[in-house]
Amino acid sequence: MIKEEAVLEAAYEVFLTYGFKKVSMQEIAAAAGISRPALYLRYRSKQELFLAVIERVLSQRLAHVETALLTLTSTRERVETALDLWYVEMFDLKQSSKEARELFEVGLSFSQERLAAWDRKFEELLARQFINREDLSPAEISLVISSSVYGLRSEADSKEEFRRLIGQLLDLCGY
Amino acid sequence: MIKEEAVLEAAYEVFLTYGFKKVSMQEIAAAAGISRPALYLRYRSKQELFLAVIERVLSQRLAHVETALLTLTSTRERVETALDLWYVEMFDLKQSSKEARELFEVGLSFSQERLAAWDRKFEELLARQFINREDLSPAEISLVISSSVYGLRSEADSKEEFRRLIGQLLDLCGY
DNA sequence: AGACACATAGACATTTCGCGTCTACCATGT
DNA sequence: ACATGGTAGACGCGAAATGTCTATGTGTCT
Repeated sequence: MIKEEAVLEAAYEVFLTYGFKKVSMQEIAAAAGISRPALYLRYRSKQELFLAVIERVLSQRLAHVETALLTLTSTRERVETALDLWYVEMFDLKQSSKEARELFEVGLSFSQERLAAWDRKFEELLARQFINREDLSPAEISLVISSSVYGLRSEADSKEEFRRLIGQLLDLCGY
Repeated sequence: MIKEEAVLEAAYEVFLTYGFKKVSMQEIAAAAGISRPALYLRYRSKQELFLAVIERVLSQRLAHVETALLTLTSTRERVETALDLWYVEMFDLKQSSKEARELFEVGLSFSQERLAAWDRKFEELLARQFINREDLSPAEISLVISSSVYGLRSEADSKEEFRRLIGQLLDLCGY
């Protein structure tokens, strides 16, 4: 039996190349080395398959952030790296091509709730990087920082600019 | 009025990115900055537009070969360069991506005659690189060399291999 | 001003294409 | 022998694309 992973990986490649609309289930099935009906045995619709692909990507990315932080010592480094890997690289991908933009758009239209859940998971990870303070809990700090960064994104028009703004925010917060 | 060139250039970009089937006339019109009905004022069908794009590419490439030969002195250099620019680079493009392969395929299915005409034009150019011999005319030499190279293509599985085989053919012919 | 060329937006019929479902059949291994 | 999980292929339906048409707008030329 063909691995679940292989199907999602194949679908990911194809979606990333052509976007969502231009890709047919037949194409994905062929790329995964299975038949189209077999694809429907695993995912009930193109939409569900797409969401599974997205979630796999986000899950991998979150894991990647987690391991990347293991080697870092200072809070500033860890927070900056986490924000960079999660928000800046995401921003960069979205800016990269017309197809990528379509993917984000379609993903949001399908289930912004399921995608927002990954942002919350990231916030939990980020919260674990902060130590307790008397005025604010780590969760509260994480929420404020994340929301601010989310806002900074619309101000920046390049990856570098975005990164610089995040740095300034952390300076401002004393990290 | 929008330039003919601009439309073909825009269409070329889009076709090269996505292939033939995945691209709609609406998309090409948008890329060219005109409306879809206006596109039909210039080309009666998607097929005709596609052929116009192909022919423009081939025409430009043939011109490119011609100017490239101006700086070269020896027959060997000129012949090798001509074959390289025409056949090897074409071969390389065809090998490069799934979309490129589709373009060649679709082009041939639409009008192999019109495309073959460009090969003949190339053969004429190639013939002009040879000097008269007592046994064979330049045109005959050109035809033999071109046909042989066409055959070598199916033997080669890489650009470099193809180029090496062409070199050996020319060695064999005493050029 | 009027004629003309060339564009637009938008609607149209027709065809093609893709989704999602179904049936029948085949291989595998327990 | 039979369940499992695949294949090929056909189906209806809705969406989308092609190619065509009309009505309209706009700049240029005489």
